Amino acid sequence: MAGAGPAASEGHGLRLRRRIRTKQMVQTEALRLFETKGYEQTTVDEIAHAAAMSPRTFFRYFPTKEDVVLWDAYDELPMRQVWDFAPGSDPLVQFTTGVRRIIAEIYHEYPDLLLTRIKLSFAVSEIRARFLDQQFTTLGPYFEDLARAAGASADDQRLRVTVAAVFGAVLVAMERWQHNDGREDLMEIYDESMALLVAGIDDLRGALLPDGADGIGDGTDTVSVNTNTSGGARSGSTPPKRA
Amino acid sequence: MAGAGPAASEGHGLRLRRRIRTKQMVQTEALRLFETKGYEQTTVDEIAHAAAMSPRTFFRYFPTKEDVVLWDAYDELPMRQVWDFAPGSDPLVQFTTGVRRIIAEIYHEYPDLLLTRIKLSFAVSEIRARFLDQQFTTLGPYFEDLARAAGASADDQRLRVTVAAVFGAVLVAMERWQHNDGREDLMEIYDESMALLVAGIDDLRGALLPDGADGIGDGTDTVSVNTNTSGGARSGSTPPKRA
DNA sequence: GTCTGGTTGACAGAGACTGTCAACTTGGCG
DNA sequence: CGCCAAGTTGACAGTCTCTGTCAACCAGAC
Repeated sequence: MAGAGPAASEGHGLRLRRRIRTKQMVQTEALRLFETKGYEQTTVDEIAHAAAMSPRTFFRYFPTKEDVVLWDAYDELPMRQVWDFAPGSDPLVQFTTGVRRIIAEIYHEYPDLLLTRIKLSFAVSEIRARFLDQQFTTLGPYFEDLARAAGASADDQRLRVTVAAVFGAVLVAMERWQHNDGREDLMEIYDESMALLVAGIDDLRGALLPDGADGIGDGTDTVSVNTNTSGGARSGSTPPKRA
Repeated sequence: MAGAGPAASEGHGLRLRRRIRTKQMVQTEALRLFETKGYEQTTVDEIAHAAAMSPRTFFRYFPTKEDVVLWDAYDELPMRQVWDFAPGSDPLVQFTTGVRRIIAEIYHEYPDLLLTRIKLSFAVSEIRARFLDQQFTTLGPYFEDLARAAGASADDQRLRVTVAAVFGAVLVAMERWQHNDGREDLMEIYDESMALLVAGIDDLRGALLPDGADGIGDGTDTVSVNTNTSGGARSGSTPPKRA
């Protein structure tokens, strides 16, 4: 791997620190530029110039322009083990409380930076896509840990579904938080969202469970229809369209 | 807006049909190439050549290379009104059954094409990001419809959280479906996921509700810490890292 | 002082995407 | 039949993100 960047791995510990410092500096400059003239209107060349480095060097610190927004100094620090599962307690519970704790920590540590980044993550489609993907792919390792801790198979569907649902609720909470410029307390929104999640699923119970959900669609058992033909007559009607 | 493409709006109805036909042809060619030599190894020039058009024209049909995977002929047809809320019934219920119905319809119509696209949507990070964003942003209009139908405010948090949770479960179901090459029946996975969602949230009830969730983190009320400084001592320990 | 590994800048280039414009096609109309 | 108007296309040039490469630089170990 050529231009993989300076000490892509852990490194000396001293070099690592220096590297993190540099990344923070670049991020600060970049976010300042983004706020001034907009994300897409700001080129990497400009960021690099503002950070007093060559464009090539910028990419040695951040693999893409989006990463300068997404990157969190927390990721770099060797403290990934936020979910130290206490054996005996339900892993799923441990997990959700762990998620809440780390969010609270970051929020507590630097709320302004977090707000700026989250706002960009929702406003710019390019970043939003990467942001969602980051959340989604992060789930993978969590699932493994969770399953191991729970003594379940690594692809336990119940774990995955539940965690995904909680993350969905977290996203909605973040969206609301950034939407009103962080005026509300993030953790209050968070807790409220979780309560609403429980309540909402309660209400939907009848519709989601097999009993209530059946009788709508067609059988949908072993299907085998042709593929990319446009498919002639549709089964349903064609109600008025919505732009 | 210059090169916005041929008849970006609805158009003649005849032209629209022709346009959809062309897009389907291009998509078929592109997916064939992607399966043969991989997504990133395939250039737009090659796709355009395979589709017998200039690269410039390709972009007049698909704004980005990713869209050729994400695009669904269903989107184009004037049949968006999948959630025809029957007044009287709970809108949330109507919504979830509507979601299930449209997924079943597409699945029933062309399962192979769907599988190919979903597989690419999970395998290629670039597409996965866009895919997730597409699902996420689609939620916006749904929320509005839902809120209007439910007589709630447009940003009703309970609606949003619940729908997001259901979508999270849908994503997990899709992930599992594509993971074993569509050998299982999508709708069975779907229904199972919903049941697991209800069960999982049930189990988490104690942890998610304020009673159980408290006492973990610090207070986290009105916070006001500095922003982009690296922030010295962390509260937690520094357990072994995880790559 | 020198060696060594990490770091940097300059250069060249691929590939996605956009603006522009001349040329072409299609269908209606005199 | 010629002609016009709208829609569609291809060629060209250019921007921007991102990568490979290589010579030069800088730090600490000896």
